[in-house]
Amino acid sequence: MRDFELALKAVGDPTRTRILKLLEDGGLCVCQVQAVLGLAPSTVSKHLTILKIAGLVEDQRNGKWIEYALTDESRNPHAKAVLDLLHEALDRDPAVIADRKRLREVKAIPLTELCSLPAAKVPMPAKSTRRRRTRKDGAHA
Amino acid sequence: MRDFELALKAVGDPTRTRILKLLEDGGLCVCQVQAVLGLAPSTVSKHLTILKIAGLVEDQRNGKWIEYALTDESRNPHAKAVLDLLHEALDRDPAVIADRKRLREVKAIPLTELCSLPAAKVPMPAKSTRRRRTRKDGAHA
DNA sequence: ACTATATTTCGCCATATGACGAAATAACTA
DNA sequence: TAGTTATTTCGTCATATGGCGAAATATAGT
Repeated sequence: MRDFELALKAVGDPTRTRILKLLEDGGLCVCQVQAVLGLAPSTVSKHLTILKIAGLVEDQRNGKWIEYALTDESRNPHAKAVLDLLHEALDRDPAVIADRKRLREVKAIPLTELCSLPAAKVPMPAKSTRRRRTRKDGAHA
Repeated sequence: MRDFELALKAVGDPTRTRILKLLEDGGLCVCQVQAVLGLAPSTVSKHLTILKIAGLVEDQRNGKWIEYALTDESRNPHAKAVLDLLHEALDRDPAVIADRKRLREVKAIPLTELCSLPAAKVPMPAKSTRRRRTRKDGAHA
């Protein structure tokens, strides 16, 4: 039951659905996914970890980058069925189509320069340089 | 995307998974589901509502009771695939097996007396008769 | 019309989830 | 060895979720 729950909760989130649909086209590293989705790296990493725990994706270090890909043989017996279901779905979904378009753009950028970009071609609203809260500041006095 | 998300979030919860597996054997009224799961009626009702909104079940009034059943033709285009996936899964799951056993017991009890029972054959730990918080007590002075 | 009862709605609580930024970690590169 | 950079972990926040009991609603049967 737990494995089933993990797999279904994993696909039940729209961001993770988008990630999985991106990966249908082949493995991607974290910064590529991040560039397409426009989310913080830590957020993307967490989603990928959840997908990995659910047995839907595998990771593999590839030099400086870590590539995530859909699992072929998963430890989770429900993974294949879930991925198959997803594979049949959402191909007409506007968000999925837009993500795929953006993925093509992102793939055109060499990995060596992709992550340096503010948010992969789409410039962000110029971050403040003021001091921000650090980990030690808060919580216990 | 929303319909997909709704359907997958709906099955992603173990309680709702259990309910759907119960319904594979035919429609049930709320108090029957409640008797099997041992949850508060309001909790069961909410889960059934979520399943209904997701397009996975339909309800139909049947005299004094409301019968819930798996949808045949759902407004949600993803419902069939999700129900099919579930239908292939979890038949060996201990919780599902236990629920089915309990369902047989529950079905043996006529509806007219089922809901009167403390918790359908399994007596509860004798509830206190002391006054409890009412809606008007709390919140705004 | 009144009563009984099956179900839903409401308000609350505890916990889970998804997002972020800062800091830590890990692996190349100079 | 030190520096750079891709990724993860940590701490925090706001919101979502799942549970309950009390009250409201709706139908059935007097």
